[in-house]
Amino acid sequence: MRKATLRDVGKLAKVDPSLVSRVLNNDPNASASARTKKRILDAAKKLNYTTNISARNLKLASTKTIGLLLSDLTNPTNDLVAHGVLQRSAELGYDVIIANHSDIGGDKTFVKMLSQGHVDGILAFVNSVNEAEFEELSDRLLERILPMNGKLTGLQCSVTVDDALAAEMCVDHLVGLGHKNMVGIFAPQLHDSPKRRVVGFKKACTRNGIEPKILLTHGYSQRDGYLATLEAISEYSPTAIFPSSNAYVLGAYRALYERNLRIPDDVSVITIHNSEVTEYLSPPLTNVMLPANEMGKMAAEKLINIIDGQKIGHVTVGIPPRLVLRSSTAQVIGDKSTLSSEVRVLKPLS
Amino acid sequence: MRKATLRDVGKLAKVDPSLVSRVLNNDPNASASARTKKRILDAAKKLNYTTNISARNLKLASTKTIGLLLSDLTNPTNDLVAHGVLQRSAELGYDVIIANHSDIGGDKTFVKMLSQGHVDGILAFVNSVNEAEFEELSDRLLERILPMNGKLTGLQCSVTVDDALAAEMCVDHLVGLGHKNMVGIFAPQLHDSPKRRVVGFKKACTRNGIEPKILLTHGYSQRDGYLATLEAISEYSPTAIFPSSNAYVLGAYRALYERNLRIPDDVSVITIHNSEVTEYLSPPLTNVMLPANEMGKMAAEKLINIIDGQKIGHVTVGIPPRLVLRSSTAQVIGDKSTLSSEVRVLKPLS
DNA sequence: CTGTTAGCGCTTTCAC
DNA sequence: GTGAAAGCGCTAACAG
Repeated sequence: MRKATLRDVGKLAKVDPSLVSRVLNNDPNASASARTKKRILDAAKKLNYTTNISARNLKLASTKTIGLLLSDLTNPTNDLVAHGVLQRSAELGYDVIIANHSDIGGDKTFVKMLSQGHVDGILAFVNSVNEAEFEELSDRLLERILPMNGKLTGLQCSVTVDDALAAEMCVDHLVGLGHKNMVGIFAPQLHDSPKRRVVGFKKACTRNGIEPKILLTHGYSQRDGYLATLEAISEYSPTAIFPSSNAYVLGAYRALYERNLRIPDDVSVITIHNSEVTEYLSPPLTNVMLPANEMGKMAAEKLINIIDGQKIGHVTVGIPPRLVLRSSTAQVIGDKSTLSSEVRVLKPLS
Repeated sequence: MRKATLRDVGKLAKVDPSLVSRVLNNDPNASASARTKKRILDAAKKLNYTTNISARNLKLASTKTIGLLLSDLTNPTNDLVAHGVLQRSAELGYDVIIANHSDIGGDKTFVKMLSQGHVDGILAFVNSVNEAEFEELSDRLLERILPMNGKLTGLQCSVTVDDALAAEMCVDHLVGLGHKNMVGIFAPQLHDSPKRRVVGFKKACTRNGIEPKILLTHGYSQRDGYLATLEAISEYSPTAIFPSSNAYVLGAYRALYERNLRIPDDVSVITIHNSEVTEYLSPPLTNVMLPANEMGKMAAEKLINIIDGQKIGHVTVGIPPRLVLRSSTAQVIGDKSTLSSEVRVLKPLS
């Protein structure tokens, strides 16, 4: 059976389709009498009516959906942000379409979607963006892209979190434990966010009178974290390493394990962003939590503001970074052998 | 500046909009002369024309996009499947919209999208489905839902991998290493897939003359794996555990670590599905690989077949499960103390 | 090879 | 409180 239309409902309820539309959309202007209203609602239910979204979108010239462009679906931090976006968007009556940039390759699917009117706007993680793709976009459309976690050249807005401060806090924590020989592992300096982490790292090192040892990876995967950690070990024999993203951490743990280095007895590890992974790693990972979820919420809200015609500048999420102390960092001890046979004292998870 | 329409392009190229449409869509029926064709193409480029997707969808009564319903974005196995779906769909000219079921809660967003004509069909991971949501769907629409990794009551089609055999292979591997005291950790028996894993586990245990020890979790998270492993240890003191999903594994490692049990020296661990996580865990995790990526590809293809009017039955992906040997399983040894101080011999990753 | 026409299903302005 | 009419931008059948 064909999908019911407004006309079908109108026919059954013996009213004009336009009235059905108004009633079903709770149009405040022209309200129907209680009786006809009921007739219409009944008819709609009976015919199992649902609006044809393409027709509505065409008419309204808007889709009430936004696109969320992520670099990697499995990344736990992305997931946190995505949840925030999904939640706030839903509250504001918007649907969200998620795309994984690595999948869509050179296809520019999202840019296409925006220019075709598939979505009203795009929320883009800066590290998942290839700025060249935006070139062909008109100014009107460019305005409808909101970068998350960094600025994008040519765009006047962004929603960011304080990466630099988080990196500083990581260093400070390590220094507080007596570490002087630490190496930071950072993503390629292609975007704003990894750059800011390096800036914070350097700043804190300098402030503490430590030489900043920095390793730049070639990518964003666990494997990159693994390789960098291996290099950090052989190059510097550090007492602490700072893989600056959740993705790198699993690789770092693996490299340390492979080299028979215990965490935190031999090497302390700390990272940025708190997630379920950091909680369930062995040992659980100390980190500086950034308000990822809130960034998602705020970004969704701001983008919808933009769609509604408002101007948004560069905003930073207000909630400050917070140290989440777990078991991957420890005091530097001269005589490590005393620790080797120590029994693990680990508070069970609640 | 307003988005250019076919009329605008037609006006500039001095032809009828309908001809523009035909040319831009490479309509095989009516082709234009080389000269007008060029005029049209030039005009389109000059005006930066892109089709209005809502108008096209309305006209064609189809959207060339499918919905992918996942339980959890961060789950590495889901990610494998998603990649397969994305890839094959793209090849066949379809876009994919991803939704995370836990986010959309009781909202039935996807069911809504299907009935509103937002998507032409849905690929649904069975464990992310609440069958009650489908009730209000007409038969015509129900046909356009293809369950992945299990059957759904009322639906005549599915794309599956051989979970039961994979579970059997896990047991067989363990038995081959001398294990007799193993416990399997399985998801709630609400859907086809976890049920089949239990079936395979039991079957292999029985075949090998072992009593099947089974723990059923209440959920699908790392935390559930953690709690179940803790229980497995205190209840059975097993020499091997089989957390039956990637998600459980991190929790299992954590529980073992917390109890000071070494992998694989004290307890062997094996799971189903191969992913980057299994590779980078410490120690790297032995598993039975299932063709998750292929399942995604096949599912996408089959769903598109369905959309095109074909009938699909219940199909299983042909590629057989395969044991991926890493370092989390070992021979059961009577005197464990000989192993304790052994140096780790671990081949570095290539 | 190209133009005319009609209509997909919806919303909204304007009448009554 | 309700109906009539127009049109969003596109495609496809038909005409010439």
